[in-house]
Amino acid sequence: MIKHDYHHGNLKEEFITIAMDFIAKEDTEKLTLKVLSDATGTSRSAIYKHFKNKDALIETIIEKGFDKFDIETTPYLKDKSKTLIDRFYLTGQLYVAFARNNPNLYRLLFGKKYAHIREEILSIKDKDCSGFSALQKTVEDGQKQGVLKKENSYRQAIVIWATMHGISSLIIDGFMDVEDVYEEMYDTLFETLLTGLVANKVKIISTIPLLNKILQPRS
Amino acid sequence: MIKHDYHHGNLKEEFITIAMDFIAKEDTEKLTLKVLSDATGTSRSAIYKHFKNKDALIETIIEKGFDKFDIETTPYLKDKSKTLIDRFYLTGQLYVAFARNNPNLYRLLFGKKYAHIREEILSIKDKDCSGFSALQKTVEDGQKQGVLKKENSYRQAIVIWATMHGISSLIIDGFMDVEDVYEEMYDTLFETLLTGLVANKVKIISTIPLLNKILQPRS
DNA sequence: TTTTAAAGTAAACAATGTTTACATTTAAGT
DNA sequence: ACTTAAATGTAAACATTGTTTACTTTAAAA
Repeated sequence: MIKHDYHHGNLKEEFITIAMDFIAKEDTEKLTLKVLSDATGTSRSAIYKHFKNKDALIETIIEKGFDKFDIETTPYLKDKSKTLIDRFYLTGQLYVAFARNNPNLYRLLFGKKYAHIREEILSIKDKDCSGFSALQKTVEDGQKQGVLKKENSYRQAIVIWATMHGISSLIIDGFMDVEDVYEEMYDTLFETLLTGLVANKVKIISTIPLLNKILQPRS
Repeated sequence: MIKHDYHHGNLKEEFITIAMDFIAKEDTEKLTLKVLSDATGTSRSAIYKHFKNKDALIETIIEKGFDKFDIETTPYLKDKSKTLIDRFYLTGQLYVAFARNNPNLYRLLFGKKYAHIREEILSIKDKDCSGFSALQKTVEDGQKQGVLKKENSYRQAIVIWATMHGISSLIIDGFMDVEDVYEEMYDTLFETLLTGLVANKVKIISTIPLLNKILQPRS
């Protein structure tokens, strides 16, 4: 808490920063306005000069959170230097890693509680769910290349998302103790998922040793 | 609200019933002690004569919730009159149906917020997560029958659970509008999952038309 | 320099979970 | 039947939380 004069200078930004730092460590439920006023050395009601109410601050956090999510999870998705399979594998890893490294933020972004705020944000930002359009396009690419089964690409993308969301949620919500066996868990999950998605009689091209070993063409 | 004398008679049971009915309709967050006192026609503090605090009531709700969950989702799992594949297919359907029909309860049981209470309950009740042991055993049966790939059964069971948990969460937390296309969505999901789990060169036996059509032996 | 808007404070509210002291009823012991 | 103790209910008060209102201070524009 930096000493400051009556006028703080950039209090709004500081509220946001403190809130995001807090959520990086503790659950969003514990983020009270008192935490923010104490941390900034301001009064309980100072925040109302910068945000309409607490939900408006949360909305900003969710916006920033989706930016962070997009930046951290999508770099491989359109990376033409990687094979399609590798792109899926690496993106899935980044997805689950984001959830594990930012469990409270992940819950805030993908949970039910602030679904109404999320929908507002995403309807402006992306029309669809954040990053989902890119995933679906990659699935369609995979179909064109003959790597993936030619089925409804929306549903295939949903299957991929549901799988990654499911494992992420189980881990961060306390259903698994995977500290030491996470790599094996993820590989089993990905192998199962991909086996169900790829077209038959296709040679899988991947730089991931595991996948080359596993995914043989089925003639 | 039934008129009653000073002593209610079965107030504790009524608190539980009202709470479960409430959660069947509205989110657990909105369940306040005022709701309960108003609905029973008692004072704000009457509940403390029957529960240590609000969390103790929630704990009871979670216990009853897991009972309901087990009853509604596991009947096919050990049903020897069905093929193994059909048992997985139907159990998955019941799982997602439970989540869709009881979204608030599902979130209460499988969310992070009351994970500490859940863990207490499940450590006494089942040692593992509710129903998960039965799932894993069925997976092991499948391996013995040669229907499923012979791999780590714990991880295979987790993959199945994660898939069903993932699609359930996406639906009830507002990421999909699947009212009219749910059946197709589930079938795509299950087909993908099962294809990744079954052993090669095995003829799938199922009474589900879809699965017979889809899952051909891969020689 | 004066005025105005922005940015902060203090005090009060209602809602919530909770505790304490008290009241009433039931049930048990004699 | 009478007394007593336990169970069960009430009322009032508290701290915490989000929020609003009236007021104050500062910065910036006229």
